[in-house]
Amino acid sequence: MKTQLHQTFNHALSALQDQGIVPADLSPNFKIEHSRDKKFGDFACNLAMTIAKPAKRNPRELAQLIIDNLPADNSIDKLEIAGPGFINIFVKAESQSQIIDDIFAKGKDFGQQPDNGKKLQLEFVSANPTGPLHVGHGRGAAYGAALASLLKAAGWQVTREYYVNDAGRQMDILAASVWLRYLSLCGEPDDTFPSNGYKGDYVWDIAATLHRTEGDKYRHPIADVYSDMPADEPEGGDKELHIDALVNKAKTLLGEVDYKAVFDTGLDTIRDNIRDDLKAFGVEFDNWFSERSLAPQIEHSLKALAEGGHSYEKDGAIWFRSSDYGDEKDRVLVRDNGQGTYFASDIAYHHNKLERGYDKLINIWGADHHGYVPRVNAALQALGADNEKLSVLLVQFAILYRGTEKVQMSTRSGQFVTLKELREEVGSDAARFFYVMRKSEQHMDFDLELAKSQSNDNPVYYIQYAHARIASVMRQLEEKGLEWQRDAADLSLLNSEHEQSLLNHLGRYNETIQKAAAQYEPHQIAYYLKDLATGLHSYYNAHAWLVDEVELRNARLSLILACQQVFQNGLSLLGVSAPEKM
RNA sequence: GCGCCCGUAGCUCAGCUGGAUAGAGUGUUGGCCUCCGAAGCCAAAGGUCGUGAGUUCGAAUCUCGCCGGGCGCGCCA
Repeated sequence: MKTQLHQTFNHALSALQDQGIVPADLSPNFKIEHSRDKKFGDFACNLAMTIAKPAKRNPRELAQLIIDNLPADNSIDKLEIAGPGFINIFVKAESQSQIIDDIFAKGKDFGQQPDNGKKLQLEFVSANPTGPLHVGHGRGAAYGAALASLLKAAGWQVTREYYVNDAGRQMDILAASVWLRYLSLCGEPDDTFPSNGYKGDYVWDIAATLHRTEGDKYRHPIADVYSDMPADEPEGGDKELHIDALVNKAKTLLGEVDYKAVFDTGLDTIRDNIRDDLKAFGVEFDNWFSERSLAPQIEHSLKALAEGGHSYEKDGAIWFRSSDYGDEKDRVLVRDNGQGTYFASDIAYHHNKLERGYDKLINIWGADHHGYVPRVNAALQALGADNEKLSVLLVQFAILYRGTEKVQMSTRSGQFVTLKELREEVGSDAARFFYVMRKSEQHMDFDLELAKSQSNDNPVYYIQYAHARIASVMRQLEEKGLEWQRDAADLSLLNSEHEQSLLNHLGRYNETIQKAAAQYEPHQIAYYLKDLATGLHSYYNAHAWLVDEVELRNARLSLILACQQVFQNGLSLLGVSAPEKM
């Protein structure tokens, strides 16, 4: 409808150019917009205002000339000039109601845009497997999953990927933490635990599993573990040195094979837990990519950088010239002790993504990583990608409150609200919707008391209720021994304000998908659905649907069934269910 | 100090590639169930869009300064 009107107005523009009223070389970027208020018609065109200056005429005068030169368009009912020079377009009721059959024809695929032939990879969550997901990860999960669905609907071929940080120091610290708990379960004295170790209960759980299945196989006297150990922080030492020494001691005492067994027990348990947790949250991935599997790729990527002249040696370390590509300074790839940095792994990972042939890469990261974005972009450019290839979308933290009290969160201290807890207390639907209602880069206050105790106030129920209400009316219809027939409907009877406004809203669904996808903003879908629900509820209260007149009843039912389909399609993008009853 | 994000109604937030009288939810106040689900509807009240300049026909929206809040500035991950 919008594009059709745009063409019509373009014709008028060329006519004015032929008459020499408007400069011929002008190609103004004018818009046809949905009017914000019904009294401004269905659409508004700002063409007259955009050409006012080059044509040296006043916009209202030009608007009249445009209208005079508009070719016949039988979907247009009436045109008005308003305000500074808007042309308000009133569309005929019949052409508005076409959308209903459009929705019926496409069903679940209504809203699906044509395949754009491009492959996109979306990496999100990617939390370290050192503990269960907490509510902070939930936002990235909900946002990422919704964005993936949205981009798919916009015509992309989407791959969802989770990058598993299963290498590196934090994992070693987890392994050491598990082992120490395990030693306690074996009966070793446990009056001490490293201040920088992982203290959550889940570590005990993993240790218990290990002890149950393997008995005392990995037991060593605790005195041996703590001999020759640099002091921990509470004793006036350095907690980092202390924990690293403990990790090394674990490796020495256990030996390579046993250490790996303990390590893998921790990793596998937590990774599986994360996967199940996300699945229960309605978030699934196409690919789980292991950092450890990157080893050969790292060499390959470092070589590629070296051959391109993008790295150099200094102070015994190997550096990447990220400053050539807009980063503040160069970054270390390989430490003077010969170990690669996390950054080197990340370069290899992104290099690997490039080599997999995606047209577009999107990463969703916590906002605390924003300082890291320039160097990753620099690496991709050094490896030959253009700087539009990767978009890093930053998700701000949800600041947790219990009432007015801020909740401090730390994985290591084990003090956090898990995603699982949230899911079980407020429900997946409410949690998914709550997260995705906010723009991702907006700081968000997440009051647990509110989310838990007043979950009925969550707008998700408002939308679900609209959907269920339609289902309920259809049940009523059946109980009356009647059935809905599209052929018996006279859609031209849908001429009340409520009906016109609903039809108009349905007509915006496709462009809402396109706009939300282009801006990576699934919250636009949430707002769209909320508005549609408002329209539906108002309509319900203003008009009875199950009326006696056959043509009118079937027309109204056609309209609400079309709405129901859009509720289903939209909610499914957000990962929220559309219940028949509540 | 430098960089990024944010500041809109009592509270939580939309609106931001410039457009008409700045919106919603919640909270407050008052109405609506002999009628398809009241988890709903209708109405009222509530705003110097942090602040000061600039750009122009027009600024919540763009530019700069300032104020306030969050985050980041490692051979950590």
